[in-house]
Amino acid sequence: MAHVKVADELCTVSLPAALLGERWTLLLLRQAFLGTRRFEDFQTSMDISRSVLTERLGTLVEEGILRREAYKDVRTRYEYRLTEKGLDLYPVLMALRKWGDRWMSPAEGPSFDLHHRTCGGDVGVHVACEGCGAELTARDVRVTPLRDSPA
Amino acid sequence: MAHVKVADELCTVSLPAALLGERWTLLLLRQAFLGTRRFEDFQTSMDISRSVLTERLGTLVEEGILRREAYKDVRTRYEYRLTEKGLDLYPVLMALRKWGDRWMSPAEGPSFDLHHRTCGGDVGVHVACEGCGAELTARDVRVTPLRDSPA
DNA sequence: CCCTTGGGTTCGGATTCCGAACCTTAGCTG
DNA sequence: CAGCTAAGGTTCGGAATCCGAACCCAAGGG
Repeated sequence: MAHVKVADELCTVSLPAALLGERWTLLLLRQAFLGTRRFEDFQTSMDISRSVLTERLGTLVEEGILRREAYKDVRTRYEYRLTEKGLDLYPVLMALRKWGDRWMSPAEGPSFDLHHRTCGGDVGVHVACEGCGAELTARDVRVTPLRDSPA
Repeated sequence: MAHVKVADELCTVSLPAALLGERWTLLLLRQAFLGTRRFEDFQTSMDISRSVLTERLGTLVEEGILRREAYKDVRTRYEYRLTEKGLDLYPVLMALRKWGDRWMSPAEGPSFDLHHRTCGGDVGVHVACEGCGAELTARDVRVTPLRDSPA
């Protein structure tokens, strides 16, 4: 497995990585998947500074991952909800959780459980071959650069 | 889906999120999975400053995700290799790539392809119920807090 | 014995982050 | 209707990070 050099701008890993690898963003998404929707709730649940929260929510809205929507409670409020694009990040968060469960779990175990709503089964994340169905690790996958690397 | 508040320190998503959601870390891991191993190669392929690279490699080694190893080329060199813990992050990176392919793909498409080494099939990432096998989205999953939230 | 290469460390300046205080709009209270 | 409060931000100044460039050092090679 030789060293493969790939232009950053063209890689479909590095683009999301640049976005999600920004401080707070992953935590913010975790909260969103847990059902947090309002500015104040994000702020208190994550203990993030208000100015940074404003900015992060803004970029996630710009990126189309969250949608800012006004609604009427007792008065007009705003909520940030996951768009389809945002909901589609679920496998990323689940993969992260699986890994965290295995490698960074505190002694008491995870702080919440996830189960299939209808049958109660555990949630699994699998990397598998679409052809033969085999479970895949990094070693089972061949990388083929599609464009010439710029060096 | 009510707002679920969970202590940050206890969550198996937020711990890895804090680590991977640090600038450069995800990109560094991407490079590692592509086969990059040496300090110089990381530096030039990601265009990261040397001081920050030193620090990031250091924390990943501390966390047991990379292992720093001396080896003899024409002289003694060092390489940073993924440990088992590191290799186990593969599903996270694959989930990220799948998402990037769908939502952030540049016009020319991804810059490299991945295929099952033995059968040539595409690589898939799936969140599925371990019980009934159904493919799951965020909406199909019930969240159950295991410890009392501190507020 | 000097040059190059890999793998860092050490600066100063530029960004980003943070906490605290402030602003604005609405409803609610007396 | 004057004043209070809550949500949802903005706007500071200081602290922590990041960056590029320069420097350091050990091991070969010529």
